[in-house]
Amino acid sequence: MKQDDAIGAFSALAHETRLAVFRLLVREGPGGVPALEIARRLDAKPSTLSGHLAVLKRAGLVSATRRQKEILYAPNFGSVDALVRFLLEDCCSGDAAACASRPTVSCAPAER
Amino acid sequence: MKQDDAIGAFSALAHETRLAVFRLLVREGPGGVPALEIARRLDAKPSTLSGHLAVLKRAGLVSATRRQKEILYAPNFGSVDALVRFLLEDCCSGDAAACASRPTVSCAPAER
DNA sequence: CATTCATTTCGGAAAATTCCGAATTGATCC
DNA sequence: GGATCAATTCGGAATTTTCCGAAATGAATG
Repeated sequence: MKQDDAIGAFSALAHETRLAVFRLLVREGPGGVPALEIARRLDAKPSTLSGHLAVLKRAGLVSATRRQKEILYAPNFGSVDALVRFLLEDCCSGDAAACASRPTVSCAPAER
Repeated sequence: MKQDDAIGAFSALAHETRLAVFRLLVREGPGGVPALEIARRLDAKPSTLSGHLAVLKRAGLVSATRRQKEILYAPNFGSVDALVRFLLEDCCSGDAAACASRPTVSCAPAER
C-alpha cells in the first residue's frame, strides 16, 4: 500500500453517504447488494450514489459483480486490514514494550 | 463513536501531510514529538502544520502535552481501534461463517 | 431485435478545503 | 519584567469536492 492508496481510501470513507454505504455492505456481508437497493435504503439519488460507489470501488474498498440485470456491491474486508496496517506501520519503531496500547481489530462477532 | 466522529477521523487522515504526521507519530511512539520538529521533518510551514495538527487533535487521533517551551504530539492508538470497530460494526450481521475474511489488526511488532 | 430495467456519464453551480505570511499568543528563562 | 522561542490565529485567494437531472449505456428478456 502506497500513501496515495491510503489517502484514496480515507477520502472515500470521509463522507456521510459513502461511509453509510460501506457500513451497510459490511453488515450485509460478502453476498453483495444491488446499487439501486443501496440507493433506496439510504434514500439517495441513483446518479449521486453511482458516483459514490465509483469512489469506493476506485479506492479498493468495495468490489462489484453483475448478477443478471443488477450489479452487486460487496465490501473488501482485506482493504480495511491493509489500510490499518499501513497506518500503524513500524509502530513505536518496533519497540514492543513502548507499544503497550495496541489495537486488535477483528470483524469476527463472537469468540470472546 | 458516532458517524460524525468517524467522518472527522477519516477526513483528518485523508490528506497527504496529516497522514504523514500521524504515521510519523506512530513510528515515534507514545513519547511524542514537538510541533516544530514535525514541521521540519516533513518540510512543512509551521502555520500550515499547526492547522493540520489541530485537525488531527479535534478528530481525537492525537493528543498534545506541553513540555516546557514545546508542545509534544503523540498518537492515540485507541482512536484507530475505535474507528475500525465502528467501520466493521455488526459485520455480516453476526454470521461468523459468512464473515470468513476477517482482518485482525495489531500494531504489535513481533508475536508471530 | 426491440424493449425494459439497472446503472453510469456529463454539466456546471454551490460548498468546502487548502495554503502561507504576518501578526499574535503563551510559556519559559535570565 | 523583558527577551526569546514555540506555536497558533487570521485573511483571503486558489483548488477541490459535492450534488442532481437529463441523457446515454449496457445487459437481459420476450
